[in-house]
Amino acid sequence: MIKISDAELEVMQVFWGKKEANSFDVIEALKDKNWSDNTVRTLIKRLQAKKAITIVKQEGKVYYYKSLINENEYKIKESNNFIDKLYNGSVSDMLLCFAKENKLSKKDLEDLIKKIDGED
Amino acid sequence: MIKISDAELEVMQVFWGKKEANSFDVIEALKDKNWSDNTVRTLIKRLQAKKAITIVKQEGKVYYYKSLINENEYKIKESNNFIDKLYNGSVSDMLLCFAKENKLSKKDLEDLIKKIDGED
DNA sequence: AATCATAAACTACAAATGTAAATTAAGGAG
DNA sequence: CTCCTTAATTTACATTTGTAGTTTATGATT
Repeated sequence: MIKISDAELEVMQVFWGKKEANSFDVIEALKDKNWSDNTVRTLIKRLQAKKAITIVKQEGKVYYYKSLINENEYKIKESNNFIDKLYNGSVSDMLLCFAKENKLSKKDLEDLIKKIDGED
Repeated sequence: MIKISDAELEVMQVFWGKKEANSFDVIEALKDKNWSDNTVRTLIKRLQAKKAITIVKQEGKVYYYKSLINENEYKIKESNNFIDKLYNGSVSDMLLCFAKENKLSKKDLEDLIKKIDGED
């Protein structure tokens, strides 16, 4: 599976938020990170090399890219890896840990159940 | 905060599981990883350099170490970082994502609520 | 057509990481 | 006391990552 670094992930999040984007769009979207334009361009290039994004069109000398990775699929996979690493693969263990530290209440879970019901 | 790499984390998990351990204990505990002994020793050394573990005693030329990092605190912090990165800081968003992909059911959440009640 | 602005590409470079070999030092065997 | 074993320490080295400067190529301007 494609390995995406933290900095690259920030760029991916931009592509996940739009159907397509050019370098400048990404630079704009990540302005609050205070990265140099070249830094963003490097990250885009690396994502392209990793085949996480691809060029969809060209306008003058500007390229437009789009994500080749399914956002939810990727996030689920990464989440599972994470939970494997820290909580021995048990979502419940993680949530119990959160609950124990008061990061997650009974009410949060109840609300969530309602939301899930709503989705079905 | 101390930054622990994936490989180092495996070693930390061993220390979190025992009050103290020497290099050989860790090598044994991680046998299934098929790492060379020296690899494990390097990781122990790096964790020591990072002050994630410390020597607690010496027997002959063998050192015993113990974790200096609180397991739950560390895991919560890392989990929060992770959720920030992928789910914009929302535990609920993550759980909804899991639910959407059938990785988490209403029943799981109900069971969890019971467990949390049990803990109070 | 010559020049300029700038997007894209290439190069750079230190720190972190995975992975382990080589070297050193110290306790135990003879 | 000398030598062997082996734990510990040091050194190694390619890859990834964060971060950005330098060079090139190309469309726009005069």
